[in-house]
Amino acid sequence: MLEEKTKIFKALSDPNRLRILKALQTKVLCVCEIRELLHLANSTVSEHLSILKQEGFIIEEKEGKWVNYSINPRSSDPRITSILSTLDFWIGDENVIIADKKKICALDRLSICCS
Amino acid sequence: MLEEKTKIFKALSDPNRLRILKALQTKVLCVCEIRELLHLANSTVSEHLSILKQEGFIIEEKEGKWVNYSINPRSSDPRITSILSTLDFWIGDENVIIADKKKICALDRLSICCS
DNA sequence: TATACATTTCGTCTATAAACGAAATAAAAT
DNA sequence: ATTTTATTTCGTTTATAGACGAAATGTATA
Repeated sequence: MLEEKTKIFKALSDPNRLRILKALQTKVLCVCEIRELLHLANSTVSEHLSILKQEGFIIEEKEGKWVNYSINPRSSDPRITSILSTLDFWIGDENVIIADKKKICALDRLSICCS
Repeated sequence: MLEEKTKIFKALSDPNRLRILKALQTKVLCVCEIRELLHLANSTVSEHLSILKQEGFIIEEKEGKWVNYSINPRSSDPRITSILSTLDFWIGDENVIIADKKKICALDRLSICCS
């Protein structure tokens, strides 16, 4: 269905989701780390992640009370792998993305969550 | 702005607009021909075309009382040219798109509009 | 077992998007 | 000049999207 294909573009048509994708290309992150980066509510982040996961861009893996989100390394859809490998072409030059990259390295789930 | 980049994806996240793009890769079309193909109101088609034009995917050229819409052959944004040259990769295998292609050849603005 | 905490789900609100018809605009033809 | 016709703009309606907080869920730890 054509509707299905448009969902891929729809998933990419939100700035916060693009920031999440780029962030995950730098580091595996949990919900609260992404919340800290984007300054959104936990529930909002969770819903964005749910959309990205549903379209096959990312995967999740439980680690104790945390849920680790990471880029899907092995998508069956060539469209997904294509987008993921060319994300920099699309948004790599954006200031927000560059700024995010610096912040991500300093993110630490222990200092964010357990305080 | 990242918002600007997401607009490109947003423009692509509607099935009717994808159909329009593919249709224009086959043939230069006017509003009423596209209306006939998609079974939408003239005003709806016009608004879709406006979005695609604003993002640089298509251009318009007046020809008497008609407005001819066609693929932008010379976009300054490499993202746009990339999408346009890989549209088949994204949606070329869709049944609707294949069916459209056949119909487009039979479209004739004179028999559609002036009757 | 009870508590603490990360995450998800749900209900709600607000904003945006897609569709339409009617009215306005633009350009030929009579 | 008036009429016809293609297109655009505008106002309205309905549906979807993004955001939030509160409540529910799941998991580790005290």
